Amino acid sequence: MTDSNPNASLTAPSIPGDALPPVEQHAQQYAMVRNAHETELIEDYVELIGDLLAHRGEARAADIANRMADSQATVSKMIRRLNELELVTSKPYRSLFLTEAGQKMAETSRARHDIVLHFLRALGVNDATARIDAEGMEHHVSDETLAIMQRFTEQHQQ
Amino acid sequence: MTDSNPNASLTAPSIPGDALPPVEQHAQQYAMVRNAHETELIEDYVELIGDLLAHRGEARAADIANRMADSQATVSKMIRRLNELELVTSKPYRSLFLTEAGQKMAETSRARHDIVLHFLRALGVNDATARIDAEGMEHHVSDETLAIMQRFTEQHQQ
DNA sequence: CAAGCAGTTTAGCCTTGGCTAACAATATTG
DNA sequence: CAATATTGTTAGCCAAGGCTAAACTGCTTG
Repeated sequence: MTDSNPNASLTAPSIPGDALPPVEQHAQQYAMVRNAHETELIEDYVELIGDLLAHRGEARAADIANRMADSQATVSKMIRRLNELELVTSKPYRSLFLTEAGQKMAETSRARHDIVLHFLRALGVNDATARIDAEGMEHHVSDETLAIMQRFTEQHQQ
Repeated sequence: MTDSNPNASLTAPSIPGDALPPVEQHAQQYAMVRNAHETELIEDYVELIGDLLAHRGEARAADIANRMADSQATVSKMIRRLNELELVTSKPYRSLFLTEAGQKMAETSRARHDIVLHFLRALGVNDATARIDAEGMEHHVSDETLAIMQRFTEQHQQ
């Protein structure tokens, strides 16, 4: 029904992690990843818009296009989506702004991103690499792991 | 041209990571993530097929569908793609097998996955969470970070 | 104040990765 | 060995996330 050989686990080695996890758990892992992917892009946009607003005072589509290395058309389309999701407000040909919900998301994303980045640096990863890895990892780190990373970073100073 | 305010970095705080990175670097970060996304699914499939072969002796489409929580149609389509990419060989209604290239990819993926998983456990993350996080993170961890994670895990017993 | 350029949007196309429903092949079992 | 259950494939749909090309806006400046 589910697996071809339901008894295979009887011969599995004792070290956990080397055997296949139970089907339900395994399926859940993949589901979580797929789920993260759906929100990833949105979060990256919102986070970047927040950063641009904080550091530059405004967030223009062209800046986003440059920083994301996306075409302006792609950015424009995404902004429409963010609008529909009520994460940003935008008037045509004007800077973007974050809604209440957008600001919240930006802060959360930024905080998570920073924890991961600082953690990687504390581990000894060099800055450029840490930035790239953090960008990819941030959406896949659970709150539990995040808390542990933060504690680790604090204990390993700067 | 690129950014609205080229002088903003002059007022940036001294802690690296709190300012916006230079546009080129920033763009590269996102490019790396997008790139990883393209191969992620493929790698997950190949890795799972390798695991099924190793632990069960065969890899049937139905097993994959169960473990991935994908429909059989989706799995069937993916298998066609893996075939085109010459990562697996398949005869209809028979178990899948990995090609040379497929085996290589499966091993690399599996090794990476294990390093991340063991690292998270060594950090103190509980098993179920570590598995979920590892599944999402594995595709975004550079070789440099991977090496550091491995060293860390070794130094922390087990 | 007209021209031109930078910025933005729209239209229309493509691929990927999902799905359901219908059909086909193989396995199991009464 | 026929009937049924399981497994796999195909067809056809959809949304997301890319792109280029073309049209439009608005700012700057000669």
